[in-house]
Parts: sequence; C-alpha cells; structure tokens
Amino acid sequence: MKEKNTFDKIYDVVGQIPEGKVASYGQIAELAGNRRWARVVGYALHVVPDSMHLPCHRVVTKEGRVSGAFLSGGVNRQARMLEEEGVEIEEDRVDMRKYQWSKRIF
DNA sequence: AACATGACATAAG
DNA sequence: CCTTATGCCATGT
Repeated sequence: MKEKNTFDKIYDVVGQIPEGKVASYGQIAELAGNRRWARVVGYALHVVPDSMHLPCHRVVTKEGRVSGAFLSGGVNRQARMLEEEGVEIEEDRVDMRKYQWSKRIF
C-alpha cells in the first residue's frame, strides 16, 4: 500500500471545493498537510490531468485574484466561470470574505 | 546526481 | 505599491 503523495492530497482537496466557493493556494496547501506547499499546489494544477476534472477555476490566489497563466486568452475566461457558479467578481477579484471556501474567515 | 523552472505565501526592507 | 529572499514538491534537461 502506498500513501498518497503530496500531489494526490492536493488533488483531493481541490476536488472537495464546493460549487460557488473558491479556495486559495495556501488554503489548499494547508488542508493538504503543509501551508508551504502553496507553490506545489500551483505546479500540481499545472500538470493535473484532465481526467481529474478538478475545479481548478475555483482556485485563486490569496487576494482572490486569478493567476495570469491559467487559461490561454485571458483571465476573464475564468472569472466568467466563477460568476456562473454564483461567485461575484470585482476587478478580476473575488470577495474572499464571502466566497472563500473554508472555515477560516477573515 | 545537479540545476533550473513553475498556476504561491510569507517576511523583511 | 515594489523587490528580494526563503520554503516546498515534482518534472525536465
């Protein structure tokens, strides 16, 4: 039996993000085991296979800002998807106080 | 094995 | 607000 690797944990956490909510990289990293894995989370989502169908569009930076290298063509694409799920976007940013998925409320 | 790169977070200046 | 430095994992060369 093999224990889950860091990436698997990250994928697991990301897959648990409910609809209409968003999670920050640091948040996922913390839930996955260590908050310093924020960078690993970014890389994990970068190489994530489509088969996982992870809601990567619900993952944003701590500022509620969508990463620039996310989708080709522009960030607007992602903000659009979040709005469809009920997340309000303002200046390409999300109101973390209201939409961040987590117990940890600002 | 070593080095460089990457969708971040935090601390310090 | 910005830059610089450090931390972590996996991958590519």
